[in-house]
Amino acid sequence: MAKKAKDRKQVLGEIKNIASDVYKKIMKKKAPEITMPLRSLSNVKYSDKVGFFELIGKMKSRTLTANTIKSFAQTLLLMNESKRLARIGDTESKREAYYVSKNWGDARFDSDDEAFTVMDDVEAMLQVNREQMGFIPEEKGGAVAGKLVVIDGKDKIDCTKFGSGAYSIPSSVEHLEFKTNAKFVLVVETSALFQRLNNHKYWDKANCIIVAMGGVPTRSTRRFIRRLADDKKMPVYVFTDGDPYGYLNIYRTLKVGSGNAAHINEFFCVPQAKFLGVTPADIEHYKLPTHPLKDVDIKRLKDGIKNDPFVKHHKDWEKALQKMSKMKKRAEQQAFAAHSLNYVIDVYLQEKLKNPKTWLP
DNA sequence: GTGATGCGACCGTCTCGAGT
DNA sequence: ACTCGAGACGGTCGCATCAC
Repeated sequence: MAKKAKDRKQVLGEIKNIASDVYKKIMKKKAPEITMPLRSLSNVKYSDKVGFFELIGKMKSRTLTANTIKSFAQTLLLMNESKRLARIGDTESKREAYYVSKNWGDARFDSDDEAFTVMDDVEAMLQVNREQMGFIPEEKGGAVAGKLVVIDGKDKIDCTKFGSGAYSIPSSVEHLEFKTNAKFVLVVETSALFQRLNNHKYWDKANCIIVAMGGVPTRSTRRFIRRLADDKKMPVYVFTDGDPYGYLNIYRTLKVGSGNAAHINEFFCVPQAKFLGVTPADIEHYKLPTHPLKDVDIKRLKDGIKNDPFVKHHKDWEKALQKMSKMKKRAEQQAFAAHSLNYVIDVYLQEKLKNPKTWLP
């Protein structure tokens, strides 16, 4: 848990080592090869003790052949760009890095997707995160409001003082410190619900901190919640839509990480998170208005039961997903508005917080 | 058969421009 | 003046295809 991320000096060193290996191989007329962990659900395992998706060791490699010469060159050039940034102590956005490649002649990236794929590969290869390579996302993370003071260098930011607005999580959160007496962190999927809670100062009544993810949480949002929860020993409760996407993509990713970015799960997941709702049982119990499951939803449920190491580990989740399959229904967070606009604050959250038995792991 | 890669599908939010 | 759709952005995943 306390393991620290590598600093940029170490990143520089590793880039040099890999580059010199490649150079030596070429001088000896041997085919150079760069290896990196394979990132997919098939290459991770889950256990409660560790608390996040761990890599199980499958590797993929990038070799230098006639067919792969371009992506091989791009990999080295991007590492070089990272090295340059580390040396001058600067950062650039992912997209800026893509445009820098336009100076690489024939090796330039043809699309931004292509650039980001290679960037992810380099990141996995070095076992660091993108920010330490000097590449930062253009957009910020989620929104925060409530009983929290964020200490960002000389600035002390009081998250109760944003009125109807909120504190916006920066792209790098490693240097932040926290001061709080709140009892828990409530993480919600949509900005709409966040605004409802914030406008009614729910965090004041419940003595908590609220965070909006806005769909799948960005890395900085995940890291922010993790650091806050670790530092202040706070429980984290998650509130998403009652659908396969909310369970398997949003909650699962926040708590234990993803297959796609398996190499950084250790730092970017929140193992202490608990799932408050909306559970399939809630949909029945609170008589929520529902939508029928689409074919893709059913497929996603089946797939989750079959392939997701996290679901396979937790029978409770397996049962919940099967229950949803049988109900053939899903419900959004906003569905509580059918009872009354503030039902979610006055009834639902109060009842759920008192009944840990209704949560999911 | 296995792994690398490209492509499409999905989600939430935001912005911009075309059309009404 | 307003609505609506497309595309950017940051994420997730599965599937088809191709090379080895």
